[in-house]
Amino acid sequence: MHKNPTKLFIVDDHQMIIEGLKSLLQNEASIELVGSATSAEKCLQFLKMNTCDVILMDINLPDTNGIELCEIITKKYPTVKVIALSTFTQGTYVRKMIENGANGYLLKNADKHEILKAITTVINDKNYLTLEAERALRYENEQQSKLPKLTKRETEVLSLIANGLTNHQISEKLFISIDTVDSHRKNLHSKLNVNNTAMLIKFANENNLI
Amino acid sequence: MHKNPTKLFIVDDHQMIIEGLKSLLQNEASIELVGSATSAEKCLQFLKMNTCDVILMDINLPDTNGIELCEIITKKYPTVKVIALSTFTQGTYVRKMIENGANGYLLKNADKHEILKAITTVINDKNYLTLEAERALRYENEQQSKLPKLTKRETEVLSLIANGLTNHQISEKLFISIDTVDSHRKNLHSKLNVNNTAMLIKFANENNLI
DNA sequence: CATTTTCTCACGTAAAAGAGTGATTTTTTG
DNA sequence: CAAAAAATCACTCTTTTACGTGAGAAAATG
Repeated sequence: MHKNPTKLFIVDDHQMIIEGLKSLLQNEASIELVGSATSAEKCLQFLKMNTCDVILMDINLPDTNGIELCEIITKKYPTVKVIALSTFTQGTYVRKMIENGANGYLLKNADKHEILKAITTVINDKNYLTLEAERALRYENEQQSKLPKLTKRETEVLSLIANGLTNHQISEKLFISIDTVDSHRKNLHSKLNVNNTAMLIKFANENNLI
Repeated sequence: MHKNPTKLFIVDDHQMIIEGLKSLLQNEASIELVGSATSAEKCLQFLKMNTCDVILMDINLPDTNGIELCEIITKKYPTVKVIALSTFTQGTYVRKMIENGANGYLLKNADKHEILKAITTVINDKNYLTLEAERALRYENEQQSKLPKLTKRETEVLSLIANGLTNHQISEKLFISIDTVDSHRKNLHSKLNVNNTAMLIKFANENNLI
């Protein structure tokens, strides 16, 4: 009983990470490292001529960012599995990568065992999220669902307020009356439970509403 | 003519980075890797019993952050050289590390050649900053010097404004009259060239004044 | 110690925001 | 298509900001 080794490709702009992964995985019979790249472009170039089963992909790349690259690859090469590789676990990142087709999410402090587990998991058409990523995702959803929902117009007005425009200026920009802007402002206040502009902006900043 | 190899220690919570560095430097006769740690505490533990010439140190550590660790080490073991290792080059980080005794600043995408150069430079009692770090530092200084200087009280008031307090509330908190608060506000407006609360907060946020 | 800066306070006017209430039109959605 | 949600506008009144000007006391600085 002998399986073909998994063809692995690495994209990371940090040479050290590539070296580290190589070193960690070089003695694994189940893994065949078919190449690596330090930019999105070089990665796409590789895929034009070659193939692989799994890509370990850094989120922060010099040219295109990982999220976009992930989208491109999973659309163009649906058989290729992508595992995101990142230093941090911000819920937004995790969510965006998953939304754009990533099948796994690893932290850069992952050990050999976890990397192998992630690879075998995605090869078997399942998703692998490292514990922290899962937590971050859950936490983000919880927070998000606690936040009151702002309408399109409210978000628009909020953003203009945060940029320092007065109700008058906003009304001119959006071609609506000052009273309408004031209404949106009042609704924002009551939805977000604040009672002046400073608190409004503070809340918006803290919750990435703008 | 035979020099003793430089004793190198690595602190980074990312196993991959440690592996990568090991792999990159293992064939260098001039470098002797005497150990590695994935946390500040383990690093300090090592130094109690052992010694080294140079530490490659990640800025983002799980327990203590790199900036503090750097301060501790350079005070306690003045002969040890510290080279900061980071993913990004924000001027503030670079400045803080240097202020706290670091002798070098490398990015994680540094290649073998640059790492060796950094090590030999700090061994010879000089500082090594990677190009991007130097640029970031210079840029930060430029920006900083362009910023108008706020007084203690102004900064204090600004912070309270940004937290949503009204002039009345601020006056009570600081035991000064509303008119005084208003004066500070006016001065802030003219110094920062804004004319309402929202713009004030926006400017303060963008320039890390609060 | 003299000068400058910072911090303090006051008064007045105009502009903007905050708050309440109510109502019509448009858009979304089940 | 009917109900719900979102967007629109109007009017009033109070509070808070914005802005100008002036000025004395305290603290920092050379």
